[in-house]
Amino acid sequence: MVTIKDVAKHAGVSVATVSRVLNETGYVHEDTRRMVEKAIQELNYTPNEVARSLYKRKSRLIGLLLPDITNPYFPQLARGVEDRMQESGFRLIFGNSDESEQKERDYIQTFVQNNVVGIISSTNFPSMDFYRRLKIPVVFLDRISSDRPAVYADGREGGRIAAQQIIDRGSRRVAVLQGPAHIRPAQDRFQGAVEVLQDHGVSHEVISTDSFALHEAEQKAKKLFETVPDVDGVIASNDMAAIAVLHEALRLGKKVPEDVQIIGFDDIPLSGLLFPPLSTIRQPAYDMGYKAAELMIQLIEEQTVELRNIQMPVEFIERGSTRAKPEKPY
Amino acid sequence: MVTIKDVAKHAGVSVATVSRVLNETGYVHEDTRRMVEKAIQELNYTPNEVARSLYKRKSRLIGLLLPDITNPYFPQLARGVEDRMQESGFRLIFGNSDESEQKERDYIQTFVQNNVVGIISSTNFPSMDFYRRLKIPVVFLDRISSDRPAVYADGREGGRIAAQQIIDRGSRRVAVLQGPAHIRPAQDRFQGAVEVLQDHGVSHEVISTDSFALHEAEQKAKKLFETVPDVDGVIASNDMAAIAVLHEALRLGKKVPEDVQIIGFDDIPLSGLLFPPLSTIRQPAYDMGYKAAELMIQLIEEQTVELRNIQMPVEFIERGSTRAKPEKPY
DNA sequence: ACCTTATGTGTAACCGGTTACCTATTCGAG
DNA sequence: CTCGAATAGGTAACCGGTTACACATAAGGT
Repeated sequence: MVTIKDVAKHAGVSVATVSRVLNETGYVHEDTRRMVEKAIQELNYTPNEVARSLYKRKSRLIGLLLPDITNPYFPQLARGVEDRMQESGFRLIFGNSDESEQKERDYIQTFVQNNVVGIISSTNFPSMDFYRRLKIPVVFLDRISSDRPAVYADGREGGRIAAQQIIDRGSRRVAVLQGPAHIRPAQDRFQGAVEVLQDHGVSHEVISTDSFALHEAEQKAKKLFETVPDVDGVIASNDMAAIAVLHEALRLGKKVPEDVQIIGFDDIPLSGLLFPPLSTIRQPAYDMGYKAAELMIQLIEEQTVELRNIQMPVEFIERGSTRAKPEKPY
Repeated sequence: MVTIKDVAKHAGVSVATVSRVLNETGYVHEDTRRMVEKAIQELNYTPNEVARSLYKRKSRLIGLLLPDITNPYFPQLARGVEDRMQESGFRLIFGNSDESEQKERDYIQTFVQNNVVGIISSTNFPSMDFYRRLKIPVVFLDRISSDRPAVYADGREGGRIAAQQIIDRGSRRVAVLQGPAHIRPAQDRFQGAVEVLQDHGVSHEVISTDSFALHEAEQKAKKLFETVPDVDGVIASNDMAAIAVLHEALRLGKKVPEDVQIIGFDDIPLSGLLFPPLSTIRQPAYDMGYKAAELMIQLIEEQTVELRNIQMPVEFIERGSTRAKPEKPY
């Protein structure tokens, strides 16, 4: 391995001078600088980040913790985070928490042991001690917390829109899938939807889930049509659940959207490719990740951050799993 | 930050002794060990991985490079890798290469600068200098190389099976989507399919792609039905492409599988939830990631590795986008 | 000409661990 | 009782960078 000493020797200067050239700090004579740069070139030297990190007590690494990258919503968040971090030369240590407190704890610990400069997390436990104790910046992503800055979508508004749309488009016997109780945005969506349904006096059934896992969604979809066979509108807790419901509806020979309308949440990339394509409440996942990374970078560079809680707008994406909106409301 | 010195002082021993306790090396008296452990507990000390990594010239980090985590096939690979690494206490530095040589180069460089002990990569450039030069273990995932160990699925066999199935189930005017030319497994699939089609004298059209990106797939799907309006069987280069084709077929009012059969490749988690659910050639993505991680760990621990190239089996998953196999072949 | 300030560079301490080396004590074998 | 091996634990060098500090010289002001 080529070290700064090798470069120094090769260029006939001290390590301090090489370091000054590398970091563009202090005074270095133009000629010296050139010699050092030549030596760096010739030896193909790249500084060891570990040594640097040890002295500075700061790396160029960011910890990213997501529940499960296998769930198609999260890769987009991850990608947004990565792209922004990449722009500023930060790298990610990545982990799946599986919503397990122990796994999160372990990951956070190794993040810290590796001198990460910040942690971006979609945790279900934002108030846990291991977050509270952290002395580095933390940004919660797709989660809400009063303790720390966060980036999330307006779940309640999303729920409201979904309910309003499904009512406007004629559903009168609505089922609402309620996402995991411990995930705040999932509850916001649910509440938003129920609010509007109640306001309009539309009857609604609630099917609860305690996980966003796919097999769980398939199971709940079956249960839904058993419990409420005459359901004519479904507000799902996310697109995966919506897809499961759509699939089950078609399997049962129901017509979508004629017999039953379905609205998802998230707008994962494949939603538009289903048949019928899924109407859904879009969360700007990529942008959320990107924004979270941006916020993190500000925090790291200790610029005073104006906005510490960023709520992103949601929008209704009209596709084929909902009916056309009548000119005159029902 | 609590350091080993603090622990040593608190326990009334030297740092060497603390280190011995931590690493279970050398002789430490039972009583002393207990005192040190108590001190560690009380101070809530965790060793700094950076310092450790500097001295040992090895971290507990693995670099993972994938083309694009947003493509639903890759999260499964990633998850497999992560789960296995997690079991052995390794962490991942993760990057998306976007199939860009420059990005790969940059990532590999920072991986090395951070003393990663190994790199797992789904690269399109396995023979590039920056891989050749590496003195740490490299495992190629979902890629083939004669330079380095690799884990991949049997693409040629997959292609053969797909063609055989689509012929057996009655397609006579088949279109084959050819994946990106520079991705070896994509070409293997293609060749396998073409081989069998030719053997059976079945006419086939080829539509080429140079990327696995979704919008590209949508475009090619449109092109396919323009070029070959009477196509009655499509062998897609992956499930994303298959989904795009399926979507376009349905949009054009064709019946699947009655008018046109479609076979995908990969078996991404959502394929089974489409309508009709997608028949596809399954690659065991999660297992491939897991195996690659396993291979990497063996390489790191310098166990002599018997198998350096692991080819995983593929299988036909019969679902709704292909017709029933007739008792008597056509 | 003299003092101050700016420029340029080297020496060595430091970051937080690991480990080679040294010393001291205990123990069992002969 | 003696001696080598096993046990126990401390001191300091080392990993590869960064930077405080010291020192030397050049440039500018009065």
